[in-house]
Amino acid sequence: MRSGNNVASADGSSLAERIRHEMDAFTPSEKRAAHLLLSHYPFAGLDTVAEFASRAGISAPSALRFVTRLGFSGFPEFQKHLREELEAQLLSPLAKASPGDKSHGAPALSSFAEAVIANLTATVENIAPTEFDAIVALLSDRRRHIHFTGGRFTGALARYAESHFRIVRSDVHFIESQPALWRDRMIEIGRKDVIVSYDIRRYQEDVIALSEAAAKQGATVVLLTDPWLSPIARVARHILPAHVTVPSNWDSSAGLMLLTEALVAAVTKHLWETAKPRMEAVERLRNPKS
Amino acid sequence: MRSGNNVASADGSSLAERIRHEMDAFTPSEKRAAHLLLSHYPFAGLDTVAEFASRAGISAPSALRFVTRLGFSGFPEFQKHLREELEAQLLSPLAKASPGDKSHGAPALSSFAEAVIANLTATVENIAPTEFDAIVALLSDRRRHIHFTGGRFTGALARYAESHFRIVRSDVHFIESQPALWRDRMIEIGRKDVIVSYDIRRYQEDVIALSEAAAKQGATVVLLTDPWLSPIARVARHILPAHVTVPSNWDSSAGLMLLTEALVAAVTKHLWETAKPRMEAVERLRNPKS
DNA sequence: CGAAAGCCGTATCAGAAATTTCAAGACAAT
DNA sequence: ATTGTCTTGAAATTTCTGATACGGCTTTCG
Repeated sequence: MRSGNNVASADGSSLAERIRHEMDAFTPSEKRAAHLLLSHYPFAGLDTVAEFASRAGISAPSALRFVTRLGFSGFPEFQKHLREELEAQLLSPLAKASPGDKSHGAPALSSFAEAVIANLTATVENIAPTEFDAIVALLSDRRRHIHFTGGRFTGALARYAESHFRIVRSDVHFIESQPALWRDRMIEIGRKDVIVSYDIRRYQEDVIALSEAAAKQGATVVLLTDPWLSPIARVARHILPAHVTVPSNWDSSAGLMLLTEALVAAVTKHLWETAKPRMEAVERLRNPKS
Repeated sequence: MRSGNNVASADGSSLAERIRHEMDAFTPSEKRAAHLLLSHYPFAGLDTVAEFASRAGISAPSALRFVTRLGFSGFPEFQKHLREELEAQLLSPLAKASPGDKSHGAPALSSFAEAVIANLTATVENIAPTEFDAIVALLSDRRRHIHFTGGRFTGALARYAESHFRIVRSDVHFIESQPALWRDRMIEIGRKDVIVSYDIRRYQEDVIALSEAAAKQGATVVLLTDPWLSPIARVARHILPAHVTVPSNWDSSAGLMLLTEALVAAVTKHLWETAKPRMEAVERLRNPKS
C-alpha cells in the first residue's frame, strides 16, 4: 500500500491532464486506451475492464497494463480515483455558483456562507416530499401531543421549534434529554404522542435512549439528523436528514433550522383556522394596551 | 413554467426523484438504503454492494432487495443506470443548478428554502467586514466575559451560541431575558463584559431592558437583529443585521444562525491554541473510555 | 538479413462480488 | 395466546471480474 505516490494530483487538475501530458510515452495500445478514456472522461473508465478494453479495441491485459502504468495498483483503485475526482468536480460548481460573487464581507464569512448555502440546497434536494408532508400532517394532528428534544447543541433547535409550535397549537412540550429529567414523564408518553428528536453526529446517548424509550411506548418518532443518520433512525417513523459539513471545527445546524422553520410554516398554514386566534391572543397578551 | 424545462431526462427522469416519491412504501431497511443513496447521490451507489450495505447499516441482501424493488435486474444494472444518469446530467449543465427550477421537494419546502437562501446571500453581502472582524476579536479576548441573551424565539439561538462558545473558551454565560432572572446578575456586569443580544422584530421589552442596563454599566453590547434594527441598536457597539422575511407567518432566523455559526468558526480558529485542548477535554469527558 | 527486445492477445486462474437460499425474528390480525 | 405474513441477515452458491502466464508477433537495431 504505497498509496503515497503521485496518483492523487495535488492541484485541482485531473488525471486527464496527466494522461495528455504523457501521451507520447504510451505504447500504441495504451494510446488507444488513453484516447477512449479522454473522449468520454471519466465515464469510459467506470465499467469493467473487459468493457473498457473492448471499446478501446484492445485486450483486457493491455487495459490493465495501461492503468498500472498510470501508477495505480489495480483496476479497482483506478476506478475509485475516477469516482472521487468526479464527485469533487461535481460538488464544487455548486459552491462556486454564486455569480456576482465579488462579495465583500469578511472572507471567512463569505466562504462559510457559501458552504452553508450549498448545504441547504443539498438538504432540500434530498428530502422526500412525502416524508415532509407526512410529518406536517403528523404535527398538525391536534389529537396528538408533540414533544421536542435534542442534544448539546441541537437542544437549542428543539427549543426553537417548541417555542413556535407552542403558539400554533396546544399540547406542545420540550423534554430535556437528561434521563433524570424525563424518566417520570415517560409514563405519559403513549401511542398518540409524537417525539421530534434532533440528533447529529457525536450522537448523544441520552437523546437516543429517550427516543427509544418513547418508541417502545408506542410513540411516533420523527428524527432530524445528518446524512449519516443517528441510531435513532432505527426507531424513527420519519427521517429528515440535513447536510452539516462546513469549513469549521464544528458542524452547521443551518439545514436543521431550515427544515424546522419550513415545518413551522407548513403546519401554521395547515392549522391556520385555529392558529390564527391563538397567535392573536398571544399578541394581545404581550401588548395588553394599544 | 412550461418552456425551457429540462431536456436531461427523457425517461422517467431522475431515479432520485422516483425514490423520493416511493419513500413511504419502503421497508425500514430500504429506507436506510434510500437515505444513504440520496444523501450522496449518486456516488454512494457506485461502490460494491457490500460497501453500500455497510455504510447504510444494513445487510447486502437488503441492499440487493432495494435495487430490485427499484426495478433493476441486479446491482450492476443499477450502477450502470447511475453512471448513465450522471453522464447525462454532466453533459447538460443547464439541467441542473437552474435557480428557479421546478425542483422536487415538497413545493412548500423548496420555495421556502429559496427564500431562506436569498436571505442568507443578502445578509452576507450587507455585513461590514470590519464589523464582523471586530466582533470576532472581541469574542476572542479571553479577559472578557461573554453573555448571550435573546427573546422568545431568538433565545434558542443565544443558547446555541453559548453552548458552542462555552467549549471554545471560558467565562461564557447565558442570561434569561426575564428581568427577575437577571436583575441580580447585573451587578457583576462591567466594563470588561460583552453582551451578545439577539432580537428581531416584535422586539422584546425585556431583552431591550437587559441590554440597556448592561450598556449603562459599561459593558460592550453586540446586537444580532433584523434589517430594521432593534432599539438595542442605540446602545450597541457592533451590529449584525440578518434578513428574516420568508413566505410564512413567521420570520426566519436562519440568517442569525449563519452569522452565529460563522462567529463560532472564526473565534474557534482564532483561539485554536487554547480551544483545541478544551475541545479534546470535552471529548474525553463524553467518552471516558475508548 | 538476423536477432534481440518489446508489445500484444489468448487462455487460464484465483478471488472477489453478486445473488440465492433459508431460518429466525418482528409484527399484525384473529 | 396463535397463526400467518413480512422483514431481515448469515451463510452457501454462483457468477463474473480482474489478474497473470505464456507464446506469437512486430519492430528495431546491429
